[in-house]
Formats: sequence, C-alpha cells, structure tokens
Amino acid sequence: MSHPALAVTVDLVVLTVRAGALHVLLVERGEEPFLGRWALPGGFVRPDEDLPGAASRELQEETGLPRGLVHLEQVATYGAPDRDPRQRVVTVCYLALAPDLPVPRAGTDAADARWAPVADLPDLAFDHDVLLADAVERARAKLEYTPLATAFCPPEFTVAELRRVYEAVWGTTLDARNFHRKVTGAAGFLEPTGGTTTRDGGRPATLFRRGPATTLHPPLLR
Amino acid sequence: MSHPALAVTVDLVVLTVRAGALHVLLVERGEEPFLGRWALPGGFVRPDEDLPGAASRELQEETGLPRGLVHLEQVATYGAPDRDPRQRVVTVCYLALAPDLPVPRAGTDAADARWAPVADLPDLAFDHDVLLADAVERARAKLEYTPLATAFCPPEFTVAELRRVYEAVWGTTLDARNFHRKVTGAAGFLEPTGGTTTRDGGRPATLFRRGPATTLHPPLLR
DNA sequence: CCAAAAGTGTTACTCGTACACCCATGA
DNA sequence: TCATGGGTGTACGAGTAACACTTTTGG
Repeated sequence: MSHPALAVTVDLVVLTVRAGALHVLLVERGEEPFLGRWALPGGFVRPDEDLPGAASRELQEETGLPRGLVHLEQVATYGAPDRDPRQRVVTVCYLALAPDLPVPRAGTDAADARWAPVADLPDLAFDHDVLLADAVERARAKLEYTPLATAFCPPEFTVAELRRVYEAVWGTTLDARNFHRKVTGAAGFLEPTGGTTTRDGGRPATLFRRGPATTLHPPLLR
Repeated sequence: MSHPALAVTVDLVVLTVRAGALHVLLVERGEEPFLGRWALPGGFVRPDEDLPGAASRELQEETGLPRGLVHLEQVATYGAPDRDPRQRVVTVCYLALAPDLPVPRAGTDAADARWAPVADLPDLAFDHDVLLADAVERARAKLEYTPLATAFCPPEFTVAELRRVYEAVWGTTLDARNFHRKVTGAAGFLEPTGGTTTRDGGRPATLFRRGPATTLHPPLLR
C-alpha cells in the first residue's frame, strides 16, 4: 500500500522551579532555519524506539539526568503542514517536570542551553510558543488533582518547599496554614520521613517524601 | 538533513448515546492485517492537510455529517514500533461526540460499519482497544467541568434528555431534581428557547439550547 | 381521577476559607 | 527575649445530597 511518509519528532517542555519562579529548558539553534533563535529541545524519533522512549532519550541527552527520575508525559501533537519550512514535520510534545538541576550543557546540535523564566520568554522558533503554553497549562491543571508537584522537589522536602512550588507554578500566593492542612490530610500524598530541618529558619519543619497516591482527594484548588 | 520517514494516520473515536447507552462507531476491516476484525475509523494524513483537518475529513467520510457540527478534539498519539505489523505507523487519536445519527454507511476501505455499545465490545484490531479506552475516559472526565454533554443532544433538548446523556456516559444514575438545579444554575450552560415539549410524558418540560459557557462553575460531579 | 414527569423547598452535612492562636527553634 | 516560620483550632459561608412536596400535562 502506498502512503505519504512524514518526519516525526519529539519536542520537550522541561520545567523546573528555580528561585521561586517556573523555568523552562531552552536550547539555542545551531543551524537553519531559525539559526540563533531559542527553541524547545527535541529530535527525530528513531525507527526502533517508541514515543516515550524517544522523549526519554532526548531528555537524557539534554539534561544528563538518568532516565526514570523525572516525570514525563505526553501533552499533544502538532502537525500543521507549514510549521517547519524545510519539510513536513509532525511533532509529539512531551512535558517533563524536574527538580532544580545544574545549568544544562549544550546538546549535540544546539549552540547553547539555559533555563528561561516562563514569565519572561524570548521569541521561540517554529510554533514552540504554542507547545510551551499548552504544556504549562497542563502542568498547572495537573497540580490540582495529582501529587505531581513533588516532581519539582528533592527526595525529602518540607511543606513550605512544596507550597513554594505551587505558588511558582500557579503564580499565586497560598495560605500557608490551610495549605499545610490540605496536603498533610490528602491520603497518600506525603509521608513523613521522621526527620526535621531548620533550613527555612524558625521552628523545625517535618521532612516528607512523596507518598503512593496518584490522585488527590480532595483536590487542591488554585 | 536525513531523517527516518514514518507513516502518520488519524484514528477516530466517534461516540454517541443511543437507547440510553454509550456507543462507538466501528468499521469492519476490508483488508489485511486484521481482515474482518472491527477497528476504529481512520486513515493517512495527506501532505497538504493539518491534523484537525485530516480528522474532520475522515469523520465526514465515515458519518456523512457536515464538518463543524460535531465536537472534535485530539486525545493522544500512539507510536509503538510494532503496533502495525506492516510498517511503522504513528497515529493521532481524535475524539468526536455526535448526537444520535442514522446507522452509518460503510466507508471506502471498510467492509461494514456499525454503532457498538461501549459496554460490550468485540476484540478490536491493532491497539484500538487502548485508544478507545483513553478517549472514553477523556469524554467522561470532560463532562464534569465542560458543557460537552450537549454535543450528544439535538439542537433543542430537555434537562431530562441531558441527564440521560450523563447517566449513559458515566454509567450511573443521578438524582433528577438536584441535576435540574445544578445544570440550570450553572451560568452559561443552558439557555431556554421559550418552547416546551411533552415528548417524555408528564408535565411539559422547558426546551433548552447550549449556552456560551466553556467551563462549568461549579462542576458536575460523578 | 390517576400516573408520570417537571420543577421547588428544606434540611443536614461536608468542605474551603479566613484568621486567631500556640509551638519550637536560632540569634 | 524576640523574630521567624511551623502547625492547630475554630467559625462562617458555599455547595452537595437526600427527599418531601407542588405543578402540569396525557389518558
């Protein structure tokens, strides 16, 4: 049977929380088109790998993180005929949530790489501003009803650190006392490690790790 | 630049409510592989059309409905290397919600077509059981916080008809009186047309059309 | 009149929010 | 002892669930 063949790529929206603000990993393009412009990391899907595998491989190539430590989920697929001026490219966009990482190294075909604050972005190559906006909205929505915010935290964290993640992603301020009750009361969300820390000053705060829950009951509201 | 070329298809999960139960449009395959097995309708993306355009065209070819009358949204993309035994195929799955339609005609490359109850399905070709399950779960979730249930209704409908949609999609029963208060109280969900009908028997019911709201405040809960 | 479905009123309970208040540490 | 953030108690209002009750039609 005959059929049109298209190029298929995977693009990544890698988010982290740094200095109280949501940041995204961008790479500077080292070739045409959009030479010198900032873009989302990504690359072609290889013939022998599936879509999550391609996303995971690209993520490792860009961040150097071991696979499996970072939350990774598919967001949407974009395939307008003119979105790449060279050829027809359909791209599957993945969202990755990572704890605060060292400044990334440049990838194989990228001139440079950096964390950019989502609130103050440069013009992006291709339709990557749309991909990014959709992925950020997905992340914001998922914080409400899943324990995904813990993906931004180190293995052990305090309730205040978790709250600052929510405040950074949602761009709001939350009542620290009600937030504490809600997250510690949601079954399976947080497990105390037994330890405490005073790294935030004041009274020692209980340290938690992520619990087994996959959804939050009741959900946290923006 | 060199890159691997893949086939890209669009598959459709077309849902409707018939006889109080959720149904999906299936086609019988007229060629190998999976000859004679039931599958989701779909086809290759053409070089000159975007993804929503391909989904809309396939939908029209399978149902004969004019474009734009049916809700259509992307669900997810599937690309395991072995999901089609002939060749590498990446498929973008779309969800369509339609009012009760006449029995569909067979498409161009389908031997037959029918509405199948989602609660009692045959074995499907390829990984279409997964695509279907993901799309149905998306539809169920969206009824909670969007006015999407109206996409299953004719242009003018009663609150009871809308309630039977929710009951069919969720597989639950709902309190008719509380449901009435909730949907008529949600701003922008329903607009009275001024007319009434007794087609359900009993006291005449007010007829409504879909309102301008895109999200429901407060949401309806399962 | 009776059955059936539409639509309203009422009550008890749950949950989110706001905020007063106390606790445990470092300086 | 004071400042700082951690954590608890409590009261008020909004929203939900359960269900008694009234309304308006067809037969």
